[in-house]
Amino acid sequence: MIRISIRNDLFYIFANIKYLNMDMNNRTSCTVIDYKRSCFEELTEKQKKKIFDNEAVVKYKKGETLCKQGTFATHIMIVEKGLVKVQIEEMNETLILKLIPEGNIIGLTSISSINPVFHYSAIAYVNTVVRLININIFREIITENSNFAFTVFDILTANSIQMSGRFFCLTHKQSYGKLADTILCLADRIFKKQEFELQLTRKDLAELSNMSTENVIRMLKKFKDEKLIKIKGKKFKILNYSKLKKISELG
Amino acid sequence: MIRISIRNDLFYIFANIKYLNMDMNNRTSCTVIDYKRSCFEELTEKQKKKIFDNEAVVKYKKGETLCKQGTFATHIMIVEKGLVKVQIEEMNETLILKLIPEGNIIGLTSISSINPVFHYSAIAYVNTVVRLININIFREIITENSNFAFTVFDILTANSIQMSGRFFCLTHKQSYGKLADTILCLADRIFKKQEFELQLTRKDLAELSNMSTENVIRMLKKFKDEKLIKIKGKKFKILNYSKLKKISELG
DNA sequence: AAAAAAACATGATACGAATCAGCATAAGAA
DNA sequence: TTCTTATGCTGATTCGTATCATGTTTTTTT
Repeated sequence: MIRISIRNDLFYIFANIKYLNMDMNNRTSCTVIDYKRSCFEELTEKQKKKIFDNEAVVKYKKGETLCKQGTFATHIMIVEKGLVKVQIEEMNETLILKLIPEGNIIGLTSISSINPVFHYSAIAYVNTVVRLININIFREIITENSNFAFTVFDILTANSIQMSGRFFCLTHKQSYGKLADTILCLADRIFKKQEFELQLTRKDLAELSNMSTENVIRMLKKFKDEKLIKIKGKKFKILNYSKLKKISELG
Repeated sequence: MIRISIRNDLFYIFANIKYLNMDMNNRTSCTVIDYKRSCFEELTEKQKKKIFDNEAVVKYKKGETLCKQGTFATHIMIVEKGLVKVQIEEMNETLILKLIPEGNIIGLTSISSINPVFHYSAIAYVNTVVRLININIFREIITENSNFAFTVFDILTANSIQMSGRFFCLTHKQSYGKLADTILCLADRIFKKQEFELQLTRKDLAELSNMSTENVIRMLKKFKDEKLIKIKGKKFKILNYSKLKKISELG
């Protein structure tokens, strides 16, 4: 791991920064899956109807659990509205695997027939609306429609890429890099704006970046002092995107 | 994270150890995928022949690269003999995602038609024999045979579970726990023996456990002094499995 | 509106683990 | 064989960051 001391000078540029830039462009901001197409485009009208006739729409309040790790997975969940975190729970601790914004699917890793349990828990950050699709119907349609099966492969692949990217970030980057990464991810992939109202607490940010709450607070202050971001209450604004990106890339 | 000081007393038992034991049994030793069935059992004779007629068998020497992250994936690789590491390469650093022992598949995340590139590099730890299967034929058979498609789903799911387990270990455990984990994984899932000849250097072990080489050496010595393991040259022997497991579980 | 709880903030301290430096030993090449 | 390079090993030092203590502000509950 490259040790960087950005504590005193956030913008000390290393000799190899050009190389880093070249190499990193594709795997920063890695907490949200980068998959645009809907897998339902591939379905026939009949198949769409089959899903539509069997689905249920459920509302969850902030903080509620959508699914609990280890329970039987009877449904696939599609997040229609809201924001959800997916985490694994071990040893009385949690690790957030990814954030699920609107339009994304939860529970695809449970379509396996061998072991149809949820391998993670999902919890709503904000009030959230979810469509539930019966897992057996989902399986039937995969059997019927191989194009659909391939789009499901695509989603699983995208998930895997996203996860390995996040894995790399949290194991190989220091705290400044991890936090910068989290902020950029929120801006780029969740809110898709440089300015957004963040419903997450510092504790949530800490959990996301795998660091202590106190450290998040200290570093946010540093970012603020360096005029990289502006924070007012819950409102975040990114003032210097490129330098934030550079911090993320340097680690 | 629970802070544990096993430096002075490796077996200081915490009050909550029973709870931990309950919770952790399923996700230790998480560097190798836990999937027993072969996906090829589902194939018809004709499909088996189709694969057989188009496959190539290739030998790689220790240290050689089987596939390079970013290159186009034209084949799926099945490790017939040997041991391979799969890693992602970013920022001039690497992160080992998993080890591939005999009988396992490399490149399944590239069957997606959108982006048929390898998302990781694979490097042989020892001399290795690989069967190459044309990716288009693999896709054809998935289209033809939905049972086969589901077994591929199963493998992808198992991969995802393995990766999230490893992710948890490397982010939430301290060095003793990580190293104990690595050793247990090698014994349980690669060699399937308490005694084995390890072809990996201390540097390799460090890379696997995401820690410095010096630290690995220090901790191996500690494990040796505490009579948890015995090391003679390349020969490793686990003397006290349960305590090693306890260290892994405590973090 | 008052009380309680949660979130935010900051300084001091402790500790794990990386880094550095130096040397011994083993393995491979000339 | 000798030279060279990779690997193994150990102690001292530095650095990042978690933890603790304590107080303030904001939010939620009564």
